[in-house]
Amino acid sequence: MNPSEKATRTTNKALFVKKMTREILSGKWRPGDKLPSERELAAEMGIGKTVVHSGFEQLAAMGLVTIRPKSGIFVADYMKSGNIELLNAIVQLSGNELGREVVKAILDLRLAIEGMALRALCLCRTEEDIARLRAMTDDIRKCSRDLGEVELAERFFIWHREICVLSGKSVLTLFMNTMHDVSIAFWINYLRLFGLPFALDLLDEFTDRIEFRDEEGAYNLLASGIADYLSRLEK
Amino acid sequence: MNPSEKATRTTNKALFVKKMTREILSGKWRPGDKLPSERELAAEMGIGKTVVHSGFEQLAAMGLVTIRPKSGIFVADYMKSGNIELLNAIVQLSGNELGREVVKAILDLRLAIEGMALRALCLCRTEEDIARLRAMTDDIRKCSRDLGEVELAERFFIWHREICVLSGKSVLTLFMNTMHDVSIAFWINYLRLFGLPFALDLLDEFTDRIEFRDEEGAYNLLASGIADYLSRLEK
DNA sequence: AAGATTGAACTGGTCGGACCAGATAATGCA
DNA sequence: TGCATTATCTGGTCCGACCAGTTCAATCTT
Repeated sequence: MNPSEKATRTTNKALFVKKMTREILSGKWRPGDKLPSERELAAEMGIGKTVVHSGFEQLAAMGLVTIRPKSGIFVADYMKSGNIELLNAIVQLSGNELGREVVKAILDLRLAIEGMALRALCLCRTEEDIARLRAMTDDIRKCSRDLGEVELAERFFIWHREICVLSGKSVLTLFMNTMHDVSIAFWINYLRLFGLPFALDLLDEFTDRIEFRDEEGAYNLLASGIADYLSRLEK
Repeated sequence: MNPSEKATRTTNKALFVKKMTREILSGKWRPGDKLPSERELAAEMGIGKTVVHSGFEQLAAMGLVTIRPKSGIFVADYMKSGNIELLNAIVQLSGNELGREVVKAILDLRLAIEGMALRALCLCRTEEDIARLRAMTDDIRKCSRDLGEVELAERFFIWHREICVLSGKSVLTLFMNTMHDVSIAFWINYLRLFGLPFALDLLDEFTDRIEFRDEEGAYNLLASGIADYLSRLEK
């Protein structure tokens, strides 16, 4: 077996969560509906009640269901109670494809978050910070041939997350991580649309403006990059 | 027993998660460290291995630890891998008290998110939307005497979340929910500082500006409200 | 002696059965 | 008919066992 292949066999819990997520989002169960008991579902799928219980905890964490102890598990009004974990689940289910409205809202948020970090980093950046960013860019450039689409997207995510890390605004880093899955979907599409060389040059451009402490320039680069992506999507 | 007391006995899992979170954040275990096995910890605390396993899943979900199946559980570099769930945990551990820098970052994000929803709602609001907001405000006003500090904070959170819901930008609602715990901590402090009457009047003011489709006015009201809170914190 | 192989020990993941206690619905008594 | 009791169902917890990768040291081969 190719060593790059992950040996992580998908667990029963992951399968259950995916199945329930799909069924709820597809409308098989509607908000307010009472779901079958953990025992029933476990028997039905031929898995342990422990796994089902654990799976429902995860579904409740993302706001898809509401657990009423000793009473039952109900489909939540997830458009009201859901959180970003739910969005990540939706992205994965829909195969990294999203509606334009959703993409726009997500990118607006990213602009708000990363823009804040970018401005802060321009003010506090050290020589080591610049060297680190350049090293990361070069690293992507070098091994770009060996990386798959998803792994490449992951590298770009990490690069931009590093902006938050280096800025010292740890809360922003937490937010970037929260949007991890969504971001990966974005970068995959971005790289398809604009190509790797263009994206890499953009990283250099970012680094330059940070090095020159060009606060407005760096922010505008991010804003225009996002705007370009959105206008490209419309075509 | 007083009926207002919740009968939800804290579970062993919650205790374990809290204990481990505290130990990791306090530095007893450092990023990269391998933690004792699930069996060891279960025996040590006198609880089931299932509970420990479930607890670690929760800790992994918030990015505090990394689970390497069949190998071990390691403390993650949580300042890099942690997400908002971690921030919620930190808020709860520190008893709804946070550093000013963290508060500022969170409020900047809230301004970005809710501001976006506010502008959108000003454009698309219906008569029913306005009536709903006023009804919610009146409801808080009416039963404010019967509500505890936390329940009151929850009402204010829901009111502001309704801005996102009515705006039709469902992604923004998901983000608001993601910040639920943090927001509750904010509202508790806000109500202590400014008092309930002032906060309620502000809700009316918001509704007015939305009704008159005063986009800039509504946004500025939010921005200045946040700025006032921050300057009040400095004293 | 150095490298490759094997195997035992340990790891997280799963399972099913068991019990608890609260919630709920069905039942029986008045 | 109305209320109190009971039986049943629910999620929450726990145990002990087993599975299947991982790890690393003892072993064997060259």
